[in-house]
Amino acid sequence: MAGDDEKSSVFGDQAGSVELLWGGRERPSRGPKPALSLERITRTAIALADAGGLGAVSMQRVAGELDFTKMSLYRYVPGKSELVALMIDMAMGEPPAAPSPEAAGRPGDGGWWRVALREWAEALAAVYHRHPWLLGAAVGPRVMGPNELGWTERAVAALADTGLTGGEQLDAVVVVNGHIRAIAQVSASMGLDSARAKEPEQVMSAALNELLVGRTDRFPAVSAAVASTGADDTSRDQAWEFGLERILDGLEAYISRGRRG
Amino acid sequence: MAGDDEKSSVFGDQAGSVELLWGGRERPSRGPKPALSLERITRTAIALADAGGLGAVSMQRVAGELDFTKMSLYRYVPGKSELVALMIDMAMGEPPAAPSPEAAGRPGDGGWWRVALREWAEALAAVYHRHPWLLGAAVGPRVMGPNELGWTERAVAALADTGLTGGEQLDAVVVVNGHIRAIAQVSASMGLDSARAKEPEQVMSAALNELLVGRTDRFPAVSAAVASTGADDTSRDQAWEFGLERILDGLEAYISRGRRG
DNA sequence: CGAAATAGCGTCCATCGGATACAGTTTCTC
DNA sequence: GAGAAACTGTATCCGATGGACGCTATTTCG
Repeated sequence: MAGDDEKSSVFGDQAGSVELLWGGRERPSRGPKPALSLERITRTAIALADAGGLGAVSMQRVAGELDFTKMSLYRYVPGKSELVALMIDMAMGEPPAAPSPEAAGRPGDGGWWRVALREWAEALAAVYHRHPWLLGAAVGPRVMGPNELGWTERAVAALADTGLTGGEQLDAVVVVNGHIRAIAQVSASMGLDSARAKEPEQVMSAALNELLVGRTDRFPAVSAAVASTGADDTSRDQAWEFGLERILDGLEAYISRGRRG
Repeated sequence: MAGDDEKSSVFGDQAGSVELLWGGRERPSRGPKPALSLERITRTAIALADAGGLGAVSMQRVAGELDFTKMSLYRYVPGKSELVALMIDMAMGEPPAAPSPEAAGRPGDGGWWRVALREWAEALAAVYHRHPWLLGAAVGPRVMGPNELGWTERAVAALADTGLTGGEQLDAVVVVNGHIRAIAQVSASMGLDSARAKEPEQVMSAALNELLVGRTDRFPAVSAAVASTGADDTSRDQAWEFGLERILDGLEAYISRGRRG
C-alpha cells in the first residue's frame, strides 16, 4: 500500500523536511566524523540568498562557498527543497519575547493583546526585511519548522485571554500575518530596482504613474487615487500602519463586543 | 549613461514585459505570417501551470504541447519571465462588474462599498483557487498588467466615495488583497496533498496536530487553540470569513468616524 | 584485526533557459 | 518581374542546475 511509513502522516512528500526540521538526528557512531554541519550549510545558503536572492542559492555555490563539492552536501540534506525548508526556519529565528503585562498601554489602546500583537508584527516585518527571499520561499505546500511554529505560538498566546475561540485566534494570526507579507511584498519589489531606495509608497506611485499616463480614462479611480497621493507627503510605512491599524481595530471591536457577530 | 532607452523608465529589467503586456505590437508587413500567437502560447502555458504548477511550465513543454520547437517561442516572447508575466495577466482575467448601486444592503451593513469590496474579494479568491500557481508567480519585482490593474481599479473605485484619501484607498486594497492571498496560500497547501480534499481548517489542524503531539508544553497556546477547534464544527471558509469581516469592520469604523485616528 | 558503516568525491545524466547561425517565406522597392 | 529586405521556424550549441550512482578513505564495533 502507498504511504507505508512507520506511521501514516499528512506529510507525504515532506517527511524529509519534517525529520530535518524537527528530528534531532543523532550522529551515528561508526564512520568518519562529518566535516560539515547542517547548521553551517544552512547558514551559508542563507547568506547567499540574502546577497542575491533565492536564485543565487544552488548546491554548487553553497558547496563552493564551503570549499566542498556539491555532492557532499547531499550527505546532510536529502535535496534542495529540504535545504530551503531549513533556511526558512533558521532565517525566521526565535520570535521576540512577549511584552511585559504592564505594557497594556493607556485604556482605549485595546489592551495588552494589541500591544503584543503589534510588536510581534513589527518583529516579523523586520525578519522579512532582512530576508526578502522568504516571501518567495514560503509559497506552496510547506511544513512548519520549530521557529516558525514558535512565531505562531507567540501570536496566539497574545490572543489567548481575549475571549476568542481557538479557531478565531488562529484565524486572527493568519490575517495579521497576511498583511505583513503583503506589505513586505510591495516593499521587496522596490529595493532591487536600484540604489535609490525611495519610500515604497513613492516608488509604487511612480510605477503606477508611468503605466497610467495616457490611460487615465481606462483606470479613473486608480488614477485619481494616485494623483491625490502624489501631492501630499506620504509618510513612511503608511500602508503598513493603515492596514495594521484597520485589522487591529476590527479585532478589537469584535473582541470588545464579546464575539457576537 | 545607463538606461538610455527612448525614455527613462522605472521599469529597468522589465521593459520587455511592459511592452508585451501593454503595447499592442502591430504585425510587421514583411516576412512570413506567424503560425503561433502570444495568446495561444500563453494559454497553453497556463494550462500546464494549472495542471502541474509553475514548475511544470518550461519552454520545452510549452513548445511541445504546441508541436513546435522550443526556440520558436522566443520569436514571440523575449524570455520566460515575460511569458510568466503574460500568464499572470491572462489568468487574472477581467475583474467582475461592480454591483448595482441599489445593492447597498440593509443599513448597518456598511453601505455599498462594503458589498462591492466583498464581491470583489470573492471573485479574486476564486481566481487564486482556479490558478494556485499565481501565488508563487506573483512574487518579486513585477510589472502590473492591464487585467491586474483592472482589478485594482475596481477595488479602488468601490472605495472612491467613502471619503478615504487616495492613498488610503490604495492601502485598503492592499490589505484586502493581502488577506485574500494569505488564505489562498493556506488553501493551496492542501489541495496537492491527496485526493481527500478536506476543509482547509481541518487539514491545517491535522498538520498542526501531528507536529504538536508530544510538544504541547513547548507550544501551549497553539496547542490549546488547535485542540479547541478540533472539537466543535469548523464551518467552511471560517478563516476567510473571519479575517475579511474583521478587515471590513476596521475599514468601516475608520470611514464612518470620518478618518480621524 | 577484520567487517561494517559512514563521509566526501568524481562521473554521469536529463533538463533548463537562452545565444547564435541558418534556411525558407513573404513583401516592398526599383 | 527581380532583387533585397525583413521575418519565421529550426538546429545546434552552451553553461548551469538538481540529482543518481559508485568508488575510496576513514572511523568504530565485534
